[in-house]
Amino acid sequence: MLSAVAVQNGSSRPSFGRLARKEIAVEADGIAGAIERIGTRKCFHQNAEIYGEKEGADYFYKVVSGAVRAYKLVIDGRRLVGAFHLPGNIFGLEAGEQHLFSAEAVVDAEILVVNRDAVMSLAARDNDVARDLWTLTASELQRTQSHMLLLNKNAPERVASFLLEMADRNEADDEIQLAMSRQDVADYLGLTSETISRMLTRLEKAAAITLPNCRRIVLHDRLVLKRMVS
Amino acid sequence: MLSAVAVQNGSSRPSFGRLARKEIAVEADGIAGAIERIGTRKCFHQNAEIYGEKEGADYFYKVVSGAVRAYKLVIDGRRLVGAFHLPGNIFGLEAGEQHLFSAEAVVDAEILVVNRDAVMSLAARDNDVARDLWTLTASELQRTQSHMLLLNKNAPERVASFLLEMADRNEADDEIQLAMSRQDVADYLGLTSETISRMLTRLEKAAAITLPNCRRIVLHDRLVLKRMVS
DNA sequence: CGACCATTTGATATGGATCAAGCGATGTGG
DNA sequence: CCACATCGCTTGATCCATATCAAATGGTCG
Repeated sequence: MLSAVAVQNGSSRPSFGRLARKEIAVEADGIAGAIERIGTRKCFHQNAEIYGEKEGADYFYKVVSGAVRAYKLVIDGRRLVGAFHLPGNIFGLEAGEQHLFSAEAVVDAEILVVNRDAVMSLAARDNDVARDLWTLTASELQRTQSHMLLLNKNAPERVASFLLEMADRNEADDEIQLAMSRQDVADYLGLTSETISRMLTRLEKAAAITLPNCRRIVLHDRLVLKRMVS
Repeated sequence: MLSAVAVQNGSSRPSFGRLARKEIAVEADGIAGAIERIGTRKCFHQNAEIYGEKEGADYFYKVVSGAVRAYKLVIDGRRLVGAFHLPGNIFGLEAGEQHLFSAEAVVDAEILVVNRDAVMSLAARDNDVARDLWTLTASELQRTQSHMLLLNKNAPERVASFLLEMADRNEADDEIQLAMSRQDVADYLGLTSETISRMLTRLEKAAAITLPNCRRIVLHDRLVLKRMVS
């Protein structure tokens, strides 16, 4: 069951755990296999648009390298980043007929792109693909629900959650290399970049983390962080 | 395509529109049909638990009458209501192997309950069911994403959004009969019940709505509300 | 009618936004 | 290689939206 999620998790057991997604791409059947076989590799420069909201949702995507942000702008200039997609992640399933969010490369990125109709007709013939389609979407739904919970927390909790999420998704457990700017993080957490800065320095003073430089964060006391996320 | 969503929408065209879900249950194939055929009807009293978080997700559900809240408690007593499910709505798809949210009856409710495995094995044989499974989940994902956007807005915007959502989901267009308390609404919008009250009276003073009683709201000026949601 | 609980309204407190200035890294031209 | 410009990040001061605390009102059920 759930082979595509297994692919994303790099394990044979499915896991719908909160933010537990170690993104290790391996060869497999189901959607992941289909994308590898029939998808085409495309490069996007930093800040290049992958798709815009209101655009037809005609493709599925898989991050090969780099990072992607899914975001939505509101008229008055605010921006909400709904998700960051990292290597191994499949995205674009969230859409109905139109995208609700736009997607941009956070840094230069390689993306596998696959035609939606091709996958859909594959799903009509292949149960594994159909199940993966559902599984991946359900998984994305759980991620979104978790993020919704996060937006109900206070600033220290949000930042701590973010660090733990990023640490989980990174290979090196306690060393985080951020692809994104403070502003990206702020828009992901529904805070301002100033508040992100303040919370990080507060955590550094509490000896929970160190900041070798602003894109690199080392976790020292996960317990403190875990207590904060309550 | 998308027959289950069509069922929920009560129209033959699929709609992934933001919060546009008129819940009219009609006889149909796909998941909705399956639930009607093989599901069992159960009654839940006000505030009765339908399922708890951490519980195994062994069933899908469809609201026949009444209303359901999907919520999550945090240790310190805070509660986030992630969704309200109204008559015609199918829920419980959001889960992986475990529920992330709990579900309770907001008022006395009749619910159709169907075994998950039964639906899954049906989906393995019937493409329509498999597609519905995906479509409904994708639809729930979009609803959750919209709600995530809402949690990034300010109080007046959130309340206005809520009123427009409820008006859309109600039959009588401009007359809303709320099943839930102020506290339920507050926890849905990430605000306090006092703030909900204040925003409603503010809207009443602005002649955008009237409040015949506290569970009944009449919309007079949707334009004002729509401007507020920005 | 009276008790109870939900809702509204009022007064005050506070967390995070905003505005503003300083700092540090990165890159460019002299 | 260094001076300087630029841009993102950090830090500080103040403000404001919403939470919190508290009291008044209203609606429901015995």
